[in-house]
Amino acid sequence: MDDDLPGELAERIRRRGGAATIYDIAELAGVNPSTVSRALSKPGRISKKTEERIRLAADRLDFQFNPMARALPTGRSHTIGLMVADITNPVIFGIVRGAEHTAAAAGYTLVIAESQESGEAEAEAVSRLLPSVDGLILATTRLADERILRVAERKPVILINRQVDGVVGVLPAVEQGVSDLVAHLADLGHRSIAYLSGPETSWISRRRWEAMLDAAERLGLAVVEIGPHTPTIDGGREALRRVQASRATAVIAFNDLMAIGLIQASAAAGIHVPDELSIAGFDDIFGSELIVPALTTVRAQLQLAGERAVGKVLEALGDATEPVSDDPLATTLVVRGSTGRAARS
Amino acid sequence: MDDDLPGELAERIRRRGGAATIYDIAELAGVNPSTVSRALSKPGRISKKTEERIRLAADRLDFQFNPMARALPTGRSHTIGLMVADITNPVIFGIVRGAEHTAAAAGYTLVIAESQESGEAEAEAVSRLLPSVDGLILATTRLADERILRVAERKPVILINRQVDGVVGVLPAVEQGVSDLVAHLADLGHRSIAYLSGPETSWISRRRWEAMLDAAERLGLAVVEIGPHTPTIDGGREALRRVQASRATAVIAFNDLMAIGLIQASAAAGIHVPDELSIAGFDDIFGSELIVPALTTVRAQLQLAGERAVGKVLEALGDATEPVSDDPLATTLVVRGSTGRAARS
DNA sequence: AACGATCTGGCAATCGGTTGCCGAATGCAC
DNA sequence: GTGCATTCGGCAACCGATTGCCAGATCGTT
Repeated sequence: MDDDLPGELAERIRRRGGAATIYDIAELAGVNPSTVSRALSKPGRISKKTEERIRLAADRLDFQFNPMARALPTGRSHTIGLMVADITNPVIFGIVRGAEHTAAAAGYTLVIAESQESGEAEAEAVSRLLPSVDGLILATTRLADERILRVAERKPVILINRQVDGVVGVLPAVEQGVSDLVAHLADLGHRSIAYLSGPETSWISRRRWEAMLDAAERLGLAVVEIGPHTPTIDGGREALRRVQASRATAVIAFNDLMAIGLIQASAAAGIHVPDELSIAGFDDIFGSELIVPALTTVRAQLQLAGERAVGKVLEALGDATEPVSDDPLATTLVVRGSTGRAARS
Repeated sequence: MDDDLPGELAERIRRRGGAATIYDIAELAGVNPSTVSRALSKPGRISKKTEERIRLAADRLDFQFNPMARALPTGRSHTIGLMVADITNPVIFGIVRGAEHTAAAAGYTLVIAESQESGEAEAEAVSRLLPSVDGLILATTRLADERILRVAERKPVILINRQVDGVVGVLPAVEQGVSDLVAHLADLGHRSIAYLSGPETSWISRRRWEAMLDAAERLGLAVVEIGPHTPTIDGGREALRRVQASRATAVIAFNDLMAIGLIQASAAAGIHVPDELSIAGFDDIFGSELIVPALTTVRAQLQLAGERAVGKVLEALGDATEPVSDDPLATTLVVRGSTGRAARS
């Protein structure tokens, strides 16, 4: 900050903790505060000359808008909320990063909250968050449709990996990835496949299962659903007994964490993957290529999903620079070591 | 929300988007808005009876404070900022989770921003964030001391994994973990150890190196520092050549990500870990026990660090419930498969 | 030169809370 | 019943921006 300012002004700003206001600028530039406001946030509304003078004064004072003061009359906090089920789930990474960057680029702040996989905690977090955000992104939410709709009445809501009529969703092309994966397993000679489903309330888990049913029917395979499970490594570990009981030669887990858990449990039980059991997952998280055998998985474009979700919020707020695509996000089958030829059974 | 309200009131609230204000409550309860404000945020200031009546009215209207309106006169946004270098680094998980929960428990909202390991981006993010938060946590910041001090003049700043005189820091007991690790390697017969340092601006990297020097001196070992590197898997991969050139039989990497990269590069180069080269890291991130061989590492209490950091901010804001400990956070050596007996060289 | 259109900048109300100050009501002791 | 301290609740200013409205200045046109 410039140091030789009119003494009284400098003093006043210092007392206020170093933050200058448009009133300070107005005084320094010899104009009315409203003119400062216009010069700084309505480019062109004010004459070039005055605007320049105000800009200069603002710079001299290191001016930054007070976001709260700004939010009060406009009702816009320039903040977007992102609810996730579990921050420590690597799936979230990409979403968060994508969302954070597009938000920052548009001058918005991203607030992240965690529901810990609990519908109640999520509902509470949502209502805590709602008053202070302009829009809300629910990633893999556990909320009931009806609740989501109620929230969507008050503020723009965007869903990731969940479809609810009347609410905008950012969705992956589930069928494509699943049918690639099932075809891959069929090629390897598997005739009986188990699906380890995720939480009951997970829309995307059910969706994957339905896509699997379709694919299996087309290819004449037997499939069974085992579950529900918590979508964690432990959830996958605990599924081993029921997987064995099913006699399936290949398992598709709801996500990579569960697949990793199942691989670990299999190793512990002396079951060789993939010779005795093929295992695949979804998401291609960090860690999937580290584990041995490396995990065959269906990769989703998480970062892009985060970017789009924010883009959709901005669109709903009328603050978007360019239209955001509605196409489902392509998914890719990543074949690694955890799937192999079916054991003769 | 209660449905049979005085028509005019209901209408007004609906027009405003369903959010009730203290003025609505005041009208419904037949008191002055200031009384509502006191009843709801200064328990005891108002008579039991009136307070109860106001509470009831507030419930009927589903009242929630408008955080922006509240923040304006008080200057408190009830928001805490958390700057991290890289969201996709699993180290961050624990910190974020710990921070988010204690923040939420205290009625604060956590805002996360990413600097992408760049000092400039970080400086910009900090100044963007600063006006809207009550306090700031800088986790593994890349900012210069002097800049940190300038920020700390305006708002409470807490550092994680960094020490700057005059600024509160949450620090691990570096020496303990490092000396355990070095002793472990010495026990295995290693006489020459390399340290893969992290970014130049990383205080904690230098700190680990210094602790290593101490430990090595005590035990009469040879140590060399190789670096700096970007603290990522790729950073670790790229270090292999220089590691080999150093003829060290064991490597301590600045963090697990780099250690994992080095293990991968070694495998690709046909170097057997741990028989030909022992590798260890820091942090015990997700993935460290998945890789083969599983990584020997020094575990830090990240979640606790996040909790403490928020606790310290609350303390500085005079909003703490109980004092937060200042002890360094204990670190634990986790021995896994990536370290073994030194190869005869 | 007169006139209407467009620009520019000021005035003042407003967003939804908080809080210092004050007077009225209440409580208590005597 | 009086005196005094305390409790309770209202009034109004204030936080820092935004914005509708308006008047004066400036411009181009005929």
